[in-house]
Parts: sequence; structure tokens; C-alpha cells
Amino acid sequence: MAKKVKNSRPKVVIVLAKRIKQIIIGQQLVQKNVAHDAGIDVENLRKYIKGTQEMKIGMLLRISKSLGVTMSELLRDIEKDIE
Amino acid sequence: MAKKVKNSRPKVVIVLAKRIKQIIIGQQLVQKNVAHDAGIDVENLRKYIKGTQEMKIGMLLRISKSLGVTMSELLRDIEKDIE
DNA sequence: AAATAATCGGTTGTATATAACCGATTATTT
DNA sequence: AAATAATCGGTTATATACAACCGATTATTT
Repeated sequence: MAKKVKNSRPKVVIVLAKRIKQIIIGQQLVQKNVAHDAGIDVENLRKYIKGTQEMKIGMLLRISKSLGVTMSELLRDIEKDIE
Repeated sequence: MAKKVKNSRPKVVIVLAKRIKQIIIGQQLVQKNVAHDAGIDVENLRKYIKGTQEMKIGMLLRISKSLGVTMSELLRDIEKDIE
């Protein structure tokens, strides 16, 4: 049995991913453009959107900017969504 | 000539470090305790405080919690300090 | 229906985070 | 002044981020 339960991202990563996705959908952004604006490959952005890849602070800044929101806005009250 | 100019952390890392330090000083927190609460070695916390080490989102959450602030508060308007 | 774009889960290789630890130095407490 | 704690810049080893890319599948556009 392939026991590849490797989906153990911190919950904050998962919730952040959902928020990024909501912004993209809500503002009808195009992922390819968001990725380009953030200076990353769209396939890699997708991993952040799906929550399968955690990011560092520098990347959070790049992505939040390309989404047109501040990091603070992106993370507002996220602690409530995590517990 | 030892040309080790390796201090090229993203500016956001540097500014975040200053903010963490300000909170610790302002609230007269003890680094050793902050580190313990965050579940990290105090020497490693120091690197975040000095801005010599970038962190991932999960670590940001741990440290912000041990500082007694939310990530959103910690990052408020940080874009203005970076530019 | 065919063409095109988006999505998905994956890969490799390099850079970097993280945990744990260290000795020397500086700062604070006794 | 001596003892103790904090700071600093460093280390090693392992885990993981990131860039770049991929083929197959799904979704959308033509």
C-alpha cells in the first residue's frame, strides 16, 4: 500500500491558499497574469493556490502585491480560521 | 579579499526583523521565553530578530503568536517601510 | 468537434529554512 | 570583580522552497 500521506502542510498554508484563490476568483484575476506579476512560473503559483507548497515571507510579499492586496489584508484574522 | 557580501536578504525580512525586535523591547519580553513559546531555539530566533534569516509562513505564525500579536498586526503597512 | 488554454500532480537541481549546537564576546546581575 | 546571562556569527545535517519544466487531463474557446 502506497502510504504517501505527505499532505502535512501547516494549516496556515492551507487557509492562506484558500484566501489567495478567493481573491483571484473574486476579482476575476487571471492566474497567468498574477504569476507573471509576481515573477513566478504559473505552475508554481498554482501550488500556493492549492496549498501544496508553503512560501517564505519574500514570496508572500510578491504574491500579495500581484493580487493587489497588502500582506496584512491577506492575513487578516487568519488565526481564527486556523484553530 | 574576502568578498562575502551575503547580506542580501529581502528588505521585507529586514523590516520584519526590526518590528519583531521592537515588540520584544516594547513589551519587555524575554527572547528566551519568546523562543520557547514559539518552539524554537533562541539562537535561531535571534537570526529572525537580526534579519539574517528569512522565515516561512508557518514560522511567522509561531513567532507572532509567541509575541502576542497576529500576523496581520505584525505586517501592517509594512509595504510602506519597504519601498 | 477541434483547437486552445487551464489545471493537475509530478520531476530535477540549486538555494535556503530549520533544528541543534558552538565558542567568543558583550552585557547584566550578583 | 566575579558570576551569570545574553548576544553574536558561526557550524552541520536534514528538510523544504523555488525555478523551471513536463505530460496527461480537464475546461474553455473557437
